Amino acid sequence: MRKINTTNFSIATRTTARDINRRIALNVIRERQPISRADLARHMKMTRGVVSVLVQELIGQGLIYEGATGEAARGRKPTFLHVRTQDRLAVAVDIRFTKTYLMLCDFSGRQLGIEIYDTVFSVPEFTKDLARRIKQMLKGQGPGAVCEGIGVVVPGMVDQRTGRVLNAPALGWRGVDIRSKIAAATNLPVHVENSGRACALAQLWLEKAETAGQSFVYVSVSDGVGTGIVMNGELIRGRDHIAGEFGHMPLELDGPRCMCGANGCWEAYTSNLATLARYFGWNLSQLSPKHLKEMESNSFTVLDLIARARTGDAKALSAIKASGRFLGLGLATVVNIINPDAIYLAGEITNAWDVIEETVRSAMLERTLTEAAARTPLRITPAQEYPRLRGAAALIAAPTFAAPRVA
Amino acid sequence: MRKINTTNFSIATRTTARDINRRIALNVIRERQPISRADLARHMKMTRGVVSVLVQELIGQGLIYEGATGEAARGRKPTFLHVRTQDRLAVAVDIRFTKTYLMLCDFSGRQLGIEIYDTVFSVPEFTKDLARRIKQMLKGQGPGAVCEGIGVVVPGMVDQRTGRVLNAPALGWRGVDIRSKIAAATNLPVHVENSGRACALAQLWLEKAETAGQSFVYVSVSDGVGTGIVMNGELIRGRDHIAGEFGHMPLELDGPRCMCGANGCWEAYTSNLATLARYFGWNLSQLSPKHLKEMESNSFTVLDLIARARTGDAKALSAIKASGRFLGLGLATVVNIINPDAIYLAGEITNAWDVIEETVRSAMLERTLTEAAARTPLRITPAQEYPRLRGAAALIAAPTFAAPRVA
DNA sequence: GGCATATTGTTCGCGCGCCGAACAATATGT
DNA sequence: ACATATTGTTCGGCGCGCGAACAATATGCC
Repeated sequence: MRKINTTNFSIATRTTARDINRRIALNVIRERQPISRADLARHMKMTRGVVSVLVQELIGQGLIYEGATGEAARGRKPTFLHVRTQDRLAVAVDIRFTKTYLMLCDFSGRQLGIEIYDTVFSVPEFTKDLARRIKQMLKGQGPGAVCEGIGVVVPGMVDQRTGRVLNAPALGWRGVDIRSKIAAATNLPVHVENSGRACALAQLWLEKAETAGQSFVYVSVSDGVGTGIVMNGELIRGRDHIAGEFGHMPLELDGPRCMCGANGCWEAYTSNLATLARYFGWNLSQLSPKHLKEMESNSFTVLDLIARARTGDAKALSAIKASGRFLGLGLATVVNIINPDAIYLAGEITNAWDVIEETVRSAMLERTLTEAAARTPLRITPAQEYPRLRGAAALIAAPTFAAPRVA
Repeated sequence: MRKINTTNFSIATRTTARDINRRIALNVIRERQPISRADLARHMKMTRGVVSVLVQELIGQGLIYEGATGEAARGRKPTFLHVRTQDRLAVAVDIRFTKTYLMLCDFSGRQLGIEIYDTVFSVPEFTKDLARRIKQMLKGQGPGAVCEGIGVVVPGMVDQRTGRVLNAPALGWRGVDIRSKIAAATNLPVHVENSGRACALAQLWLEKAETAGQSFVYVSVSDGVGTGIVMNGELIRGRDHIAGEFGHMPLELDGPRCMCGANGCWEAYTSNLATLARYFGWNLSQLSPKHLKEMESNSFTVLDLIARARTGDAKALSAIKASGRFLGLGLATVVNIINPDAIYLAGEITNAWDVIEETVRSAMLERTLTEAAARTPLRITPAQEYPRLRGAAALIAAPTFAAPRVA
C-alpha cells in the first residue's frame, strides 16, 4: 500500500504498458536464462503473441540475443534467449585508505581484469593516474565490447545525486566533485556511491536472486562498519543521501571514542581495529589513527588474528568472540528496526564465522523483540568476491534492469 | 531504481494504464479539491478528453462527486470535483492498558463520535462489549452513510497480515486472533496494527500533504516509545510485521531495565515512566510495573509534571530536560539510519517542546554524522488529535487511495 | 514413408485506452 | 451582435494486450 506522491508522479501513456512488460520480460530472462519465448510467456502469464513482440523489441535494443535451440520431448524445439552482458562493460573503482582497487567487469559482474595499487591522495594526480589505467585496461578488450560507465566507491559521505564526496576522512577529501573530474578525464559516465550502500547494491543487482526476497541489510565489517539498507528492492538513500549508517548507532553513549567523533558507536566495538585492539590490550577508549597506522605498517590483520585463534591462541580467540558478541548485539537492533528478510555479512571477521556464529546468535537473542526476529537469516558473503567493486559495477549496470517509474 | 521481483510481479494488462491514471486522478482531486476537470488535466499533464472519462468512471464508482460551479475571469465556469468522504465511515479502536478509545470518523478523518471507557481484559467480554458499542454508535448515523470497516490498534506485536495479536504485554494478550473475533461479532472487515506504525499511517494518509515528502519516521513518546517508518510513501512492516521498533535500540547496553526485557533501551530513558521516575528520584534501573500502577492510581502524569516545571519547579524542569536530551540522542540515530525527510513527534512530553527543543537539538547534533542530517525537520503533532485512532481509521481508508501494484 | 500429435513461434482481428483536434457550451468585454 | 476565452465532450488515429488461428518443426506409431 504505497501512497501516490501528487507533486511528483508519472501518468501512464499509451506506451507505458509495453514499457513495463518489456522490462519485466528482460528481468525474467535475466534470472531464468536460457529460456524460450514460450516459457517466458508461461512465467509472465501472457500470450506467446505479445511475448514474441516484446522479445523482438529487446533484441532490437541489443539487450538480449537468441542462442542455441534447446531440447524438447515433443514438438518444435525452442530457441533460447540470453541477456547480452558479455560485451557490455563497466569499470569499478574502490578507493580506500591504503590501496585503490580497479576492476573491469561485464554487466553480469564477471571479472575481466583487476589492478590494486597504492592510493594517491592528491585529487588531480589521482584522476590523471586513474584515467591512464582505465584507458590501458580497456585497450585489452575486443572491438565489440563497449564500456558504459565508471562506478566509484568511496569510504565516507557521498552525495550520490551530484557525485560530490562530502567528507571522506580516510582520504582527506572534503567537498570534492570527483564525478565530473573523472568524467572529464575519461569521457565516460561516472556514478559515485558510499561503500556500505554499494555493497548492498551489488547484493541486490549482481547476485543470483535467492528466495530471501527484496528487503535486506548489508553489513560490512572492516576498518569501519559500513551498512546499506534495501527495502522492497530499492536502496534507501535518504534525504541527504546518507541513509543506512547503522555503524554509528550507540551501544554505550560514553563508550570508546569512534572515528566519527561520537562515543560508543557499534563500529567502535566490532570493527577490525577494535578486534585488534582487544588482542593487543589497547584501551578501546584511547584509540587513535596512530594505532591504525601501526597496524598498517606491521601489516598484522584480523585474518592473521583468526589464524592464531585457530592454532589455539586463547587471547586471539577471546578477542574475536568479543567482537562477535558486539556484532550480534548490533544486529539485534538492525532486526528490531528493519525486520529484513535477511542480513548479509561481509568483512574479514566473517572468515571466522564457524567460531563466532554461536556467540553472534546468542547476542542477537538477548535484544531481539521476538523469537522469529532472532531467527533472521544471516548470510556470509566471501571476501574474495570484492563486494565493494561489484557494487561499483552495479551502479552502471542496474539502470538497464530497473523497474520503470509509474504512478 | 527499484529492482523487479521476478517471483512476484504484476504485468500490465490493457486496463492497467487506465487503472493507474484513474488512481492518480483520485489522489490529485483529494489533495487539491475543489478542482475542475480542466485544472486536473493541467496538473496531470493529460488532455481534458481523457480526464473527462476518468472523472466519469470515478463518479460511477462513487468515489467522487460534482459540487458547485466555480468562478472564472472569462469563459465557461468550471464545475468543481470533490472526493466522497463524508458518508464513508470507519470505526477506530485503540486498546490501551487503562482505557479503550473508540471513535467513529469519515474517510477524511473527521471525527463524528468518540467514547473512552475502561479496558476489559477478557477477550470474549471485550469483543461482545465492543460490538455492542459500535452498533450503538453507528445507529446514530444517517441512512446514506455506510461503515466500511474497523481499524484496531494494539500496544504490542501484531501480525498485520493475519490479524493476530502476537504479544501485547500491557493487555496480557498473547496469540489472540482479535481480527476474526471482532469481525464475527460485527460483520465488518477488521484490520489490526501496532500503535507506532498506526500513527505513521495516520500521518501518511490523513494529514494534509506537506512538501516534506514521503519518507519520514513517526516517534510517539508515551508509556513506551512507539515508532513507525515510512519510506517512499509506504509503511515499512518487515518480514514478521514487527519493523520500526526504534524504541528498543540501546543507548547503554547495561542501562536501566526496559519493559521488553533488555537493558538500556531508548524507551527506558525517555518514556513517560522514565521522566516521572527521574522526578520522584526512583532508581531507573529498578523500575517495575509497580511504579507504573502507582502512577495510574495517583494519576500524576507527565502533563502535570510539565505544569509544575512551568511554575518554576526546578526538579521537574530538569527531569523533563533529561528526557529531552535522551530523546535527541535517539533521534540522532534515527537520522543516521533512515535520513528521513522529517521526523514527526507525538506524546505528552511534546507539550513542553518550547522548553526542551534546544536540548533535543543539541543532543541530536552530538551524534549526527553530518550537519545537514542534524537539521532534519522535527514536527510536533498535537496530542489532542488522537493519532493512534486516526491511524486505525487510516487502515480502513487507505486502500481506496493506494497506488496500484505494477511491475 | 505417412499420419496423428504436440510444442514453438507468428499473424491478425478485436477492443481498450491515450492522444490530438475539432466542436459545443458558456461566460465576458466591446 | 460579435470577438474572445475557457470548460467540457466527441471522434478518428494509433499503440497495445488478448485470444484464436495458423505456420513451422519435432516425435511416435502404423
